[in-house]
Amino acid sequence: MVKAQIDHKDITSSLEDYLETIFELVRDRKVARVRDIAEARQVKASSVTPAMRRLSRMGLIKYERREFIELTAEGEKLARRVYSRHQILERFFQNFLGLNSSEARENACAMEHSLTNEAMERFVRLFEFLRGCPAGKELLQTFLHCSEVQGATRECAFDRALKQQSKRKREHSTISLFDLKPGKKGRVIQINAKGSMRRRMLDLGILPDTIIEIERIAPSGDPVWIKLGGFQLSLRKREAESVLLTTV
Amino acid sequence: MVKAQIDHKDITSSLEDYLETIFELVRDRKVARVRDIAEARQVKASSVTPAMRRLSRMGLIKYERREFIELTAEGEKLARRVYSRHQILERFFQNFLGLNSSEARENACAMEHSLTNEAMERFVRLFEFLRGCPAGKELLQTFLHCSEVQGATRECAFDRALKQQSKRKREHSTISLFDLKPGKKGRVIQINAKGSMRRRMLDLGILPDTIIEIERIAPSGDPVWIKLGGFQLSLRKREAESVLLTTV
DNA sequence: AAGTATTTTTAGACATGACTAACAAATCGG
DNA sequence: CCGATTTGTTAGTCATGTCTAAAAATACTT
Repeated sequence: MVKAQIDHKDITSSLEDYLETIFELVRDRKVARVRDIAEARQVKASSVTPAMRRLSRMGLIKYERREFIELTAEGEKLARRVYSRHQILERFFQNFLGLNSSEARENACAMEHSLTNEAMERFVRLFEFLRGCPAGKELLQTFLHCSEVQGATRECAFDRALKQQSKRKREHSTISLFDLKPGKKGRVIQINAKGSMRRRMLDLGILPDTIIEIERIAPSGDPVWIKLGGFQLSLRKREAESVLLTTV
Repeated sequence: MVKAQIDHKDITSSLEDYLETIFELVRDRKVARVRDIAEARQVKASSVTPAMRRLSRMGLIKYERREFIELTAEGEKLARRVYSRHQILERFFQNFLGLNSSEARENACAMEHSLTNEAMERFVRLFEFLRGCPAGKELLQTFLHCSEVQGATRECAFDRALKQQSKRKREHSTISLFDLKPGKKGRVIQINAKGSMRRRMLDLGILPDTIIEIERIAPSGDPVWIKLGGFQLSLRKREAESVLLTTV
């Protein structure tokens, strides 16, 4: 059987990373050497060689032992594709969600390999839409300005705005989880907690839009048993009080 | 040497997937068996057994040969954490970017393992913010309504809105890439192309906010050589015409 | 209770992607 | 031009995560 050329459609994310690294090296320094690739990817040179062989077998790079590495047309196309995804994601995290650049990059790197075409398209549309429309621009400004205090531990304008909001809302239909009657359900609007308490609650699955049902409140008011997505959980009183929801 | 308990901090995303699967199975069917896990994850049962052994060594599940599998407290905590991330991402893709549910899930599955705490926090804040604020709600409505036509191939209200926008803008400072003077730079505002042409351009790295410099236009007007992030590219005339940018 | 079917585990194989250590080739400095 | 340094490759090891095939344990049926 002829050793078939491996289809580059089956490329692994590790190989995509190598490809992207080569792309960046060629752009910045004209040539890509094994050493530089190893350095950039933080692996040993001896790990690079076999990766280059695989990329070469896939027809994505031009690779001869001990020579400079170049992208083929096909390889450059794929590298650009990955790089584009990286760019849009990094910008989304940085410009829209307000992450600092290193954290934006960290998240982007992890996602760039798996973003579907349609998701990519939607991200681009989101940029076009929010950038183009004055209302969008302003809203984004507000969000970023309010969230600009790094970390969720300190009170910032955003928190204050949310509190305002919730005060306004409470007069309508928003109540805290603690005030929900047993057997009733509500949809989470916001979590008025900070720091590790907030994170713990998010990790438990208490997220905006989640439907929560009160199961039972202990006579003393603590703990509070709730049902959430088919599971039971118990919360401290002050945790329950911090969750604002609309009844459904 | 004592066989040290493996630190669950070093868990792989594959093992996180197993954990999440067990979490969902226990929730939906009370018990998790090897068979069901294999079925849910679309792997053979013989791949599950060693994974269970590893999870057990990490103290994340209770696993005795040939018995039902349960999460430990630690395991459930981690499973919930992954599951929360999955939820927020899936909702983001579905409710904010407007992807259909299977595509939303596909993207969420790939990202859930790597989302940093801070990124998670920002996603939650985005939900809280846009859900809470009437202006945000409305803007999101507009975006989704405009984008609701699946795929980027057909003209929809969104495209029309963008065209309107660009017409308005053109009177100010927005011009097409083709009309940019050689040597001048511009920042991409939108890409007025559809279907495969649009995708190709996105894959090339022509994205909103990208800085592009015109290098040279062939006498006939086609092709157009541009510089983008330290790289040269050549575009067809109609491709260049479809890119709208502000001069910088 | 015995035989059959299902479920789970084991054994053995393989690709990926990393590592260390040792070796080979290329480059640089005097 | 020759030795030292840098760079790249090979060989051998290892963990992960999948597979197939076969064996073992459990459950079901008559």
